[in-house]
Amino acid sequence: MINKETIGYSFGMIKLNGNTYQYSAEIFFEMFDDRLKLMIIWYLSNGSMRFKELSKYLQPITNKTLSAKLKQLEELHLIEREVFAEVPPRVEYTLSPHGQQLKPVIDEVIAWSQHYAKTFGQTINEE
Amino acid sequence: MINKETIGYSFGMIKLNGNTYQYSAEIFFEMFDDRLKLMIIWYLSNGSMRFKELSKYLQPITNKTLSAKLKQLEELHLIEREVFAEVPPRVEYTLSPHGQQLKPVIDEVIAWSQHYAKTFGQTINEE
DNA sequence: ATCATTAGTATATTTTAGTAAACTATTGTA
DNA sequence: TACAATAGTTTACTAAAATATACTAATGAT
Repeated sequence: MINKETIGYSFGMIKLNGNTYQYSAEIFFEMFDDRLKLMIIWYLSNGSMRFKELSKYLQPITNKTLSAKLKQLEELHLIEREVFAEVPPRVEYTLSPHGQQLKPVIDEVIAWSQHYAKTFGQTINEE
Repeated sequence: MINKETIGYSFGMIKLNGNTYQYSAEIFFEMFDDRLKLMIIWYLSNGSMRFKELSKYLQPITNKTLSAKLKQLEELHLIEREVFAEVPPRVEYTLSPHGQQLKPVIDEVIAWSQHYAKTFGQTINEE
């Protein structure tokens, strides 16, 4: 029932960072095993952001957690970290080219969420 | 910087199940705050599956965890549960219409994962 | 001289999610 | 009579993830 044709073509088994995957999609599921990393991609899909700015949008989140997530995303080659030699420090996070390629995923997420909200949600504070 | 135009049009604030969201995409991120729920959608996007069958594909997973995830997905109106009056019991899980609408998200996930695997992965066991 | 600011790190604690293992109900089969 | 099979539930435990809180370095402003 589950095979190449049905659940995302896998072109064989894929080895990545010591792990073996049968289906390429499993790579995504392992990377985004928590909501935070995909949310960061979502925020950055709009342009670069600084550490504190991200923190503000992701509240409640601690520095430690955000710092860890950003480090993971950098290791996955999905974001880039640029340090500016200023005081107080300025560090900007931007999507890498591979991170940019997640844009279509994000777009579909937004489209689906709007559809879902339209069905089950209640719009308030219309301006 | 983050506003209606930039991060997924939200048509105001959305209230859903007691929670308030500024951006519709946040609904998705809350729903899929763990990898398992989206993986179940991914498996079911291919057709219905029984409890044990899903369990086999999601190993290592305990009955308790899988049971909880399926219950959550049902409450979110994303899957449907059909019980057959047989012994031993047969219960089939299928995507609901709203679950089906996640297909484009899944498709983009698969496409991106293939791209990512092509860049960073190593294909093994070619047949 | 002290404060404010940013981008974190460090330590200890708490919460949460998931695991392991055993159990239930039902009925057909050996 | 006991076992097998499925779809769970229950209880106790563990490990992972996040939190709270305090701290650091560097420098310009008050």
